[in-house]
Amino acid sequence: MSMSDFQTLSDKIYSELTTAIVRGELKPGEKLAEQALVDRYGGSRAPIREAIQKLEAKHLVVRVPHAGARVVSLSLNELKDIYEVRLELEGMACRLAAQRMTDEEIAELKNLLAEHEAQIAANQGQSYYQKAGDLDFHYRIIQGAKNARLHQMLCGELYHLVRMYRYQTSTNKQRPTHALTEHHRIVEAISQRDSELAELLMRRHIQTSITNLEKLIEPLSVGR
Amino acid sequence: MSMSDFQTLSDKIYSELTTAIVRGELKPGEKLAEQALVDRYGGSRAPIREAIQKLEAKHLVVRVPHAGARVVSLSLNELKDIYEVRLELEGMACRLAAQRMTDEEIAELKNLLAEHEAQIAANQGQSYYQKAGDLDFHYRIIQGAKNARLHQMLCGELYHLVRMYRYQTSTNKQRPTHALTEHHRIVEAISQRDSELAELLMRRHIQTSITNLEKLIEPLSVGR
DNA sequence: TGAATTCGGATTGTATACAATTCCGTCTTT
DNA sequence: AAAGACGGAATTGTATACAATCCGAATTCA
Repeated sequence: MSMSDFQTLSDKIYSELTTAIVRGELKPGEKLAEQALVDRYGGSRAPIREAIQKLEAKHLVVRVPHAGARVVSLSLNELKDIYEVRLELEGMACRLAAQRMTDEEIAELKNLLAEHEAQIAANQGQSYYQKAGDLDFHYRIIQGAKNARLHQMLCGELYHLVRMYRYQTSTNKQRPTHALTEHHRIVEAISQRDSELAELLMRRHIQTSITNLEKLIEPLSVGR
Repeated sequence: MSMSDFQTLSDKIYSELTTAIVRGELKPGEKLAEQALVDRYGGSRAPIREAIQKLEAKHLVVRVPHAGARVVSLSLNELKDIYEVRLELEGMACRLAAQRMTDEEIAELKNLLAEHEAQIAANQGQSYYQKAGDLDFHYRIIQGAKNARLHQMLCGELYHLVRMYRYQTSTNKQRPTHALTEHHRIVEAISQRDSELAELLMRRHIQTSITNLEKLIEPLSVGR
């Protein structure tokens, strides 16, 4: 019995739709017509509707009664709001991680950084792996905070949105190595159990990505 | 045309179920059988299922495939996690509110406090109104932060859970007046645009409610 | 006696059918 | 020609029917 047999059909469709949205195959503002999704993904309208509701719960689509669902389209201000919250929550996560991660977890985190270093040295310029790695890095710190609700909010409610807009804005090429040194400093602070410093460094790290994002997005939304 | 005509049936059922859960008419761990809900609230299973999914999105019920939905039952640790996050986010909200609220909004906030004062003076001991008022106070500050996502997280994801467990743990009688003085100090800091102080006072205020909650809950879960 | 099993009812997941609302093109009117 | 009313097709919301899965009590076997 394969693993996917445990999933229900609506879960599978939800999963497929999620990746489609994050990859930009379904673009922001695009309509999700139920019948069209039935034709594309199979099944009937019932599981499709459930999948759409799950997407709504994750804030990936917006549903309006009798009018249907559309892929969420964030304004610059909404994106700023998200990053403002993320700044606070990931700072908190990093502070807690410095207090609560086990020594083993910290050791694994260091290994992860070493791997990233090797990857960047190998294929410099290829930023995709770094992006995934960056998410992985942040993910582990969030886990290290050992607060289930915090984990859920960051990884469940904000994660996909961040991923979505990251995927579509190509990062510049210097950023990975720069981010890596920031990661190193953060891990060092965690390793020394200096929670205040760890929080401060993480906040700066995210603040940097915010200004980076603004540089990329601002010119795009000039015409509006 | 009345306001409720704009709602869909599943929205109405969702609304009714929400209040039932918050009031404790549906107790933590209790099963939500679809057919039973159809008999009780009318309609058919389709809108009932949608309502249940909305409850799941708000973390008020937990659904497991093929097994059904149950009212969420939080362990002490999970409740601590929630308050830990709430501490951070409401502190943030208060800081931002001190920076972003308009003078009019601050004036209204002061009026609100005056009303609460009058209410407490009138029926001292009646803590219910204070509880509602307390939520109202917090709600306005969250709105004053002018961050839609923050508002959504606090009011959409955590609010109901907090309400639910507040409703069921009867507050002690001194608390309202004590809380009110804390509220006053917070508003004063906001009024002076001292965002750091405002954040600190709000964090203390919530910290107090956490320790209060622990006193009430801890003895209940001794047996486990 | 007790633990595993099996079988039937009950419950959830999915498919289909029907009702209500919206959306869009057309027409009318000024 | 532009703005608004009208009507039908398309889409969503709801109801019902069917399939798959789970739960529990009776049963069997060690």
